[in-house]
Amino acid sequence: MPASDLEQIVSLCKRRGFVYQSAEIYGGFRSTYDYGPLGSLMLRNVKDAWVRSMVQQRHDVVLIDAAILGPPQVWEASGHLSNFTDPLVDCTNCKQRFRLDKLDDPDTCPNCKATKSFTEAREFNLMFKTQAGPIADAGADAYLRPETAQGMFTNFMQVVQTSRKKPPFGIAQVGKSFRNEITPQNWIFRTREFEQMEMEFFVPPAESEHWYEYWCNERLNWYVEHGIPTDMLRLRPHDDDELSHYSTGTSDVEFLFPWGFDELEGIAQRSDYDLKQHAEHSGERLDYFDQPNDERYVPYVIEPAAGATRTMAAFLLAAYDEDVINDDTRTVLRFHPRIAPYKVAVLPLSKKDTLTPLAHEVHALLSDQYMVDYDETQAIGRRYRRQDEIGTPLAVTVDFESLDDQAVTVRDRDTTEQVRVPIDELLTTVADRLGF
RNA sequence: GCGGAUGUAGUUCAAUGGUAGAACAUCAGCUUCCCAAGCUGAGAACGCGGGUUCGAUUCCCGUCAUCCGCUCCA
Repeated sequence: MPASDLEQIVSLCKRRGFVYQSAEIYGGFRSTYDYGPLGSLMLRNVKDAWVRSMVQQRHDVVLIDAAILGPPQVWEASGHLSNFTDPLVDCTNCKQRFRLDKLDDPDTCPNCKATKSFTEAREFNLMFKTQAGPIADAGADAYLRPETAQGMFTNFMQVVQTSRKKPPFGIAQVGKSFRNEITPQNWIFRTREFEQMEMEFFVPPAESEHWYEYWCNERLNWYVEHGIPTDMLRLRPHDDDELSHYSTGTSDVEFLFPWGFDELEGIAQRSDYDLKQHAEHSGERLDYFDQPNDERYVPYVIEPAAGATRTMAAFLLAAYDEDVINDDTRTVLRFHPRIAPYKVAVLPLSKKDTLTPLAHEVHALLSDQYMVDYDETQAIGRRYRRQDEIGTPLAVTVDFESLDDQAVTVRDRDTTEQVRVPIDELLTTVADRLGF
């Protein structure tokens, strides 16, 4: 399997309609990307696969969808207004930029050793601030959320009430977050607008360590189950000095990107930090009353927080493969069937009108269950290659014999093998081969 | 934001101070076409703005964007 580099994936994604630079007709807008016909399907599949594992297949996690816009109080309580602000200074001698709070000697440049060469410290807050309503006064300040997690904390009591869940239980959310990154980088890996898949798992404090280990394993396995080779993944515990302000212990699930191992997901121990902060700032009681033990406590939180967009990048990079067949290079995206934008392609052997009605019938049959592509242009071999390149696991070919024997050819992306299947067994065959 | 590099069809590249070629891709047509077949035809580009010049895609400036580093994190 050839190692795919980023440029190959970026151009394939643009060529086939996965990911485009945003506002490209105006020269582009930095750090924003639009997801095209295939990319939007794929991104949705990534998020659906996450919800399926984290919510649907469990009895102890519920899903919410909270507002992106929020008042300053939420972010004062969470610590993001103070902790997401970095004081930055520039050295006027060597032009390097530093975080003032990370310098041992605030008067000496660690790079060129010049003294007193720094500019005044400037505060960079990573949150996007805006105004809600027509009048820009202090009461109208609003922020775009820099993480989805606070929605789970601020809604904690409502969810406990309405879902009747008891710790250990989780609240999950998938949605966009915004951070004014100083340096967005690496295509869709670090962008200012991005999508997260986060889950806050509330547990009795004594069980915190157990659940932390449990979720580290669960989450690492999730990527393996969805087709990422184990040698491209690792779990890396944070050193104490790199922990976020809310965390007492974090491990990252890292993927081997072309530039090295980098984070897909962080599993953080947030302890009772967030609920206590919100209880204090809001004056509301945010705790759990354990009836059998007649005991009131603030749950500890284990948070698996994944990046949906960067996970999509990892799936693309891991799936990329090239085959040589008859001196020709075949580009194949070997996606897990659940992640692939299309599950099946329906390909009439010829564009002749005689095949069209039956091909449409087959398409209708399959598209009731699956996202299906339909392609009748150009030679059949070329169409197989097109489907390989966008990672469609199965192709169904309707030919002239099909009109007589009511059977079609099912062709497999990975092996290129073909089998003849009666149309009335097609749904079963497709389900078997896709594995769901 | 700072330093370095880059910017030509959808993609990957080429050429040129006198307004641009190719390959692949795309579209249409012919071919009962099962692994990028062939033939015919078509559409399609100098990131944007300004300057120098008789003339700029080419030189200069600015800007926007991308990549690498600093930094940051899902």
